[in-house]
Amino acid sequence: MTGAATGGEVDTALSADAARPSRREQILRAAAQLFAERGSRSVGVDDVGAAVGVTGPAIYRHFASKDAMLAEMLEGISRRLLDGGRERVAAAGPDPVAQLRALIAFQVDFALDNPALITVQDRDLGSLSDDDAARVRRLQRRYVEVWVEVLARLRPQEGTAASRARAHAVFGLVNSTPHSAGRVSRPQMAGLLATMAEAAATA
Amino acid sequence: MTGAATGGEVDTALSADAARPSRREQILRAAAQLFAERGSRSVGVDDVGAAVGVTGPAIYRHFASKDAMLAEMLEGISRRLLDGGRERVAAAGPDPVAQLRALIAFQVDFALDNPALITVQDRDLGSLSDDDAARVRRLQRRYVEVWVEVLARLRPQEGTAASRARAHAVFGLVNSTPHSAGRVSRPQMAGLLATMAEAAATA
DNA sequence: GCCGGGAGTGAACGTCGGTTAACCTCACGC
DNA sequence: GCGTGAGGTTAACCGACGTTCACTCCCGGC
Repeated sequence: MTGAATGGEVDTALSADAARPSRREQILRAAAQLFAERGSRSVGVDDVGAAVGVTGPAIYRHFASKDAMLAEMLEGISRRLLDGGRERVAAAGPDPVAQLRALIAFQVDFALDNPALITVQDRDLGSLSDDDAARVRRLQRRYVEVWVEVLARLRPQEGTAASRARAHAVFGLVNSTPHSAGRVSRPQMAGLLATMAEAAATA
Repeated sequence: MTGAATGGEVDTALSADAARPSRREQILRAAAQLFAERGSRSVGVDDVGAAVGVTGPAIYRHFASKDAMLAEMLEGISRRLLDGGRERVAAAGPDPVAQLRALIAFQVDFALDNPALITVQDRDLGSLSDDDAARVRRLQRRYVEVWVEVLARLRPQEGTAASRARAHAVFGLVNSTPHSAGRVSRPQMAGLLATMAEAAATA
């Protein structure tokens, strides 16, 4: 009983290997969804288990603790952003305008594909242990630096502190997707966000 | 002992009557600060009490419950935004460009003055009871509508759904202040955010 | 000078949730 | 066939935290 075989699937595809996800990945995705909806502190281990069709303690076969689960999730997000950002910049050639457009397109796609991850990313960082949080923040900082370098080359007279603030503002703009969910078609939303982000970044 | 008289004061002035705040207001401000730093679920009643120099249960002389405290905080934020937004639009005259600039200036000031409130506002809404959350969301929606009306008048060919998404994106941009704290002077930050917001809103 | 109530304290209670322990059961490799 | 280990289950433990309670202290009005 408690039909473990036909677990309720999570609708939003998170990212990488979407085919035949391991239990670990199933749990991470379900947890991300729940954490985004209610906050990690308000989601019990039993809730996460139930979302993948097992009981709460079964989680501990796959993760050392609930915090370790959250840590792995946040570190994964940050790493994907950092790697993806670097990759897109490298592929865009030397023109900083092209690089900016590539970064914006990347961030917009990520935000539209993974609203749950976006939400968890900046809401639950504070629930991590000090060194887990430090590790995640280090990755985030490096991703921001990718943006800052491009932005600084685009407006050389502006200080890097201002460029950093500019980068954060663009993130805030693009990452607003969880707040305005649904009402606009995905391609239209992508276009709108990209247009606004580029205007803001170069204003 | 436990010198209750010389309580540690909260540095960030929140808003209204800043002179001789009542215990209630002291508690609300300290709680906002703590909630912003660690999330309302991770902050104990004892923490809030300690921040104003009393023990945990003393809170219940001023609030019915921890949830009631959070509800009053969030409702206050939403109301201040709604009232302030309407006021600024009315004072700006009939020109939609002037109205937009007034709204942006208002939101930028609020965000720079109250980063803690900005953070709590969208992180801890989910911790409210269903009808408290509904009440807050109703106020938020009305504030968004103020923006949507101005934006829609500015770009009549765009649908209201897109204008709503645009408004949320501008909020995200301006409300990024908690993430890029400090490194830039307040006036420079205000100018930067206003410029970016206007560019994004009219792009 | 009393006294009533607002404000605070420390102790106690109950619940909730993360974690652990003990036990079960298949699917295999030998 | 049989041990073994991965992956589950249920029950129990335990600490944290919101809330209540009985009591104290102090201050303003009569």
